[in-house]
Amino acid sequence: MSDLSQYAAVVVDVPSRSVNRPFDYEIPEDLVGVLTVGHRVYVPFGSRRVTGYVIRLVAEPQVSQTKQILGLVDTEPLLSAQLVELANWMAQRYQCLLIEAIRAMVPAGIHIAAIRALQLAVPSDESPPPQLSESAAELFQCFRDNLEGVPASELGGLDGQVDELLQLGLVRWGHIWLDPKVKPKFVNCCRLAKTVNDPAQLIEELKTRAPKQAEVLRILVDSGGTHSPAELARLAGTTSGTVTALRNKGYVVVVPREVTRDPYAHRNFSAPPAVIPNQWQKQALRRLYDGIDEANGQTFVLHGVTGSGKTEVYLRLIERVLSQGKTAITLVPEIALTPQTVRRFKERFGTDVAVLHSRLSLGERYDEWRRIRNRAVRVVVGARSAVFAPVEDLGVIIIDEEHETSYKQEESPKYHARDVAIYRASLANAAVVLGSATPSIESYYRSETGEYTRLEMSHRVDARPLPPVEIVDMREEMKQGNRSIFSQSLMSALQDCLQQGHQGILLLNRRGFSSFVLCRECGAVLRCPNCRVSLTFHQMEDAVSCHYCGHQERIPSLCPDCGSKYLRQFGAGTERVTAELAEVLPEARVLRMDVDTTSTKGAHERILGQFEHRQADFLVGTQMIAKGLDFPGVALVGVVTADTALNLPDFRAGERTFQLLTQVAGRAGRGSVPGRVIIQTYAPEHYSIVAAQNHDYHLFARQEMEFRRQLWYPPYAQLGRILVSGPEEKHAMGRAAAIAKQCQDWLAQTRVSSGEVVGPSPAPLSKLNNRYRWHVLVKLSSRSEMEALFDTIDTGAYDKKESIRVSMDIEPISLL
DNA sequence: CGGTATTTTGGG
DNA sequence: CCAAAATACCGA
Repeated sequence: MSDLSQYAAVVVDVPSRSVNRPFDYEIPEDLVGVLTVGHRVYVPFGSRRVTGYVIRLVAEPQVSQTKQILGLVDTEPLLSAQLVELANWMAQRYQCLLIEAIRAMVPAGIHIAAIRALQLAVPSDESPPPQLSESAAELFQCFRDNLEGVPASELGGLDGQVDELLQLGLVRWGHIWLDPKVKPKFVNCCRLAKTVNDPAQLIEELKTRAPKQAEVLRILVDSGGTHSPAELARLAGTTSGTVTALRNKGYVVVVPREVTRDPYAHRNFSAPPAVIPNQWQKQALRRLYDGIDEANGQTFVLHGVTGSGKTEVYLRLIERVLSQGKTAITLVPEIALTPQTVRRFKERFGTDVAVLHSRLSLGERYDEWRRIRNRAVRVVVGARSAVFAPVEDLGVIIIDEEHETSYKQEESPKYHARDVAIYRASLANAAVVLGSATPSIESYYRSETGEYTRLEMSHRVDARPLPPVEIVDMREEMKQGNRSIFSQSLMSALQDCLQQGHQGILLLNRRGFSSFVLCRECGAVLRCPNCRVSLTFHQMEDAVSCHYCGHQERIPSLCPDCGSKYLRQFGAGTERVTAELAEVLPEARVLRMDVDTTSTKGAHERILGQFEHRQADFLVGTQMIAKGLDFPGVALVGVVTADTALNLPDFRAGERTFQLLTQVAGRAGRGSVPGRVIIQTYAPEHYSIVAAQNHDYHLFARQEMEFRRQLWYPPYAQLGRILVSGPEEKHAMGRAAAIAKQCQDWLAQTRVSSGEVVGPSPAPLSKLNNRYRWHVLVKLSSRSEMEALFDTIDTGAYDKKESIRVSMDIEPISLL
């Protein structure tokens, strides 16, 4: 079965274009048949030694002279063959270095420091030789179970046992390469030796000559062996010397046990009430079950209106997958990785779930990753990068809120988790489910062409109606002399809501108090010195700050340009909405949730908890309150202004607006109280707003697709973006112009069916962090053409003096 | 990336 | 003319 190739193709862990190819190394004799694809190895490279990843075993090397692999970094491969293949695909598709793709797959922080550790020196299925003492045999067992090896620093007090194993050649000293923060945590645990047949009798015997030892034994037997020697001694009111004496007599053995840092350890998840799926859910499930059973790598678009019970469908689908002995990955947007979501999975699958999100510490994340890889869990829930979770026998990948932009990584590798999921699933013949109330136009388009299978759930559970949506034309409010941020309609709705004891949600996609500060004398606006954006006033800090670079300053009393004292604030953010709400409804209890109020650990959970337990009447927030929250008491949803997203200079502005409005509207009327939605806007006739008012996704999708087709935007065109930035505007512009020219030339030379180069032009965010930004957009009719074109563009910063950075993005999600 | 070999540059 | 500085090249 095992591959006896003598050579391995290795990608070195050096992020540079010039070494972005495999190098062949000879496999040392003792590792032939052991070393496999995905192993991390330590190799000589030039004059240095570096780590690398085995991506292939080869019989014949490409070059005549090969060096030898120095050793394994980990005893088990970090990546499966399928993940290595996925990395190859990503490198091609996203034009990134193979090592960048690999780094995206392994847990963060894993490749930092070397730690002296013991490694298994014999095959892991070998049974311990009989001459081993019981405690050494048990330690040996530990090494077989914890294949990373145990860090040397964790082996205090086990010297004798370790020596025994070393002498018999069962283990050897090696190095593991772990950041101290991610290294596994071990605790030495005492337990009764197996040679003790009758502990009660032994305790009796010891009582006369060694009462302390008897006491230690009694506690040990009662507690079942989860204490360290020191703890045990403390519980028995003695010192660790007593425990040592018992070990020497052979009554007690001490073995290291790994402690998993479980971020949800303190939480108690009770069994959920049984939910019976309604006919719509059943209908969707039937099709999905077929997809799972056929195991042919199908992709489904599950279009279910808000409140239609998509999560219940996911859970049942996962149950089906588990019953077939397979595993499941569920991706949720980071913003929606709330305790609410996690709780539903934990309730259903208990300890069979691993949760991966960005708020985990490096150690916690690493532990979860290892639990997955060691097959201790079969269900993974996580944000974007969980698509790389090291599960085997994948049955399904579910992507909740499929349209969310957070599935796209903005740094290299600029992958889209949805596309990665679809390819990974195709390798494993697993199904993919793209769930959303507002599928992305790209996915909808593919469900129209038949590439994906679309399933509709157009009814809410328990036949609750979708809430009526009222559009308020703010131009009319203005004409009638209402200068407040609340229209008359919203105002009275807020009063009613409070009076009837219901809860309300107010959305405004902008944080801070006012959005800009303007001098009424000369018209100057306070701007960030590092970025070309206006500064936002924050009342809480009594300062203006930049939302892009974090720059903060006190608000000047006089205009910095003309010295006049007529500085005035314009526009409203969540802070101001909260303040005005408190002013007009002084008895209302108002919570605010945005980046500013959720920066501290657990704040997110706390605010949602307070709202859930009816400790507040209104929740004011940015888009983070629009997604996935399920509060039955919410009767009113108000959108203070729908135009913020609509007016962004991006071809997806209409789509974003429709999605946001539909999602937030879906927060109303989820319980027994009927809901109501009020949207304030200056563009009431825009199709995104009209479609949102009618809860008509299909109407929106038709119009949006027509718009995309006419202007030749995705999904009809392949879009590519090259962003050039630098501290000198003329250099950034010059380089962008050169790249645009190069693209034009390529189009002229290559016989592509159609193509278009737009730019160079300043990016909408034309200066960020003291760097000027110019970009070039390219439209082509196929993906492979885009890859070919991008392959010819050198992103290298050979203009070191000018420190120009060039970054390419295939299928960019944001053009700002 | 980090080293070494090769070419460019500019001061006297 | 020479040496420092910038650049090109290589890694199995």
